[in-house]
Amino acid sequence: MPELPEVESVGRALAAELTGRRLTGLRVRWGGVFEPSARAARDALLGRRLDGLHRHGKYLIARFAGPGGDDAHLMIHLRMTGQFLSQPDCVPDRHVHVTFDFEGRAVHFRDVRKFGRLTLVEHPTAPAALAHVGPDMLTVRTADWLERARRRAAPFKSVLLDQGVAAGLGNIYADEVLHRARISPLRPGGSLEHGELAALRRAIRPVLRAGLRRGGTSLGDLAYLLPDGRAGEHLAHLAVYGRDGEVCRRCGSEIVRTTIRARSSHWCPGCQA
DNA sequence: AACGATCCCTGTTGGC
DNA sequence: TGCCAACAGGGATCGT
Repeated sequence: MPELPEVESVGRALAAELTGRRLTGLRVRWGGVFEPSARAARDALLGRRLDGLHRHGKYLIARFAGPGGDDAHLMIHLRMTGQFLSQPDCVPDRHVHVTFDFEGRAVHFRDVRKFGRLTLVEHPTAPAALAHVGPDMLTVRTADWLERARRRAAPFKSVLLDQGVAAGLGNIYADEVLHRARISPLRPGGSLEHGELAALRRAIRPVLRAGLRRGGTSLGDLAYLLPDGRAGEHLAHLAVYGRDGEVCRRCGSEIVRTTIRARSSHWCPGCQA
């Protein structure tokens, strides 16, 4: 599922391909992906040039330049199975909901589960649309968010997944971060000591960067793919996620899978306390 | 404020 | 073998 490293990988690929190109057509097969509506998206975006694409947490925000500086923004969330595909020979199947025709290039938005959303945001409210989202996990410089996290009573795994505290981690990388920091996913935030908080802070960036370096983690039949159709190559390098029943490479114990707050958690009882 | 429950979807899987 | 219920998952929303 696309988390921060996957969203960043997709964003970089799309930016490289599309920045500076004008959107000349919008082919909509299922309008439900658009908020507030496909018509609004068409009215706001057609004829405009994509002049910026950035990521915050798991959101991509595409900026389309307007004639008089009145930019339009498209906030993209892939949720579980959203993909952008841009191979020239890509044949759209029934899960391709929208095709963006840019000058000289077409990009398809495909989403089997149909949870993904493309939200049109008018210029002045673009930052407000992200008000409920915490600081980005990869670029946040202060540890303020960690102080907030420490005040929570819920299992720390759930706190790491709470995008309002800090944004970007999903189920896979949250498990990986906890393993690297040697902290059990069941520990309440308030029980973490300073040394453990420091370990957590130190674990987040390397875990995310390792995933990013390999183009993300592609897992299963509905896996995330890069726009050129390639799979991410990080799967084989995961320490715990999906490795239940296998041996921890750090301590040799058997990795277990437990359910925490209705989410599967993979962790090592041998070295995560 | 912060928690749990529910809903959105559909391909895959497991039980009978 | 076939059918169907359960499941997975992020996050919005609602009720407590």
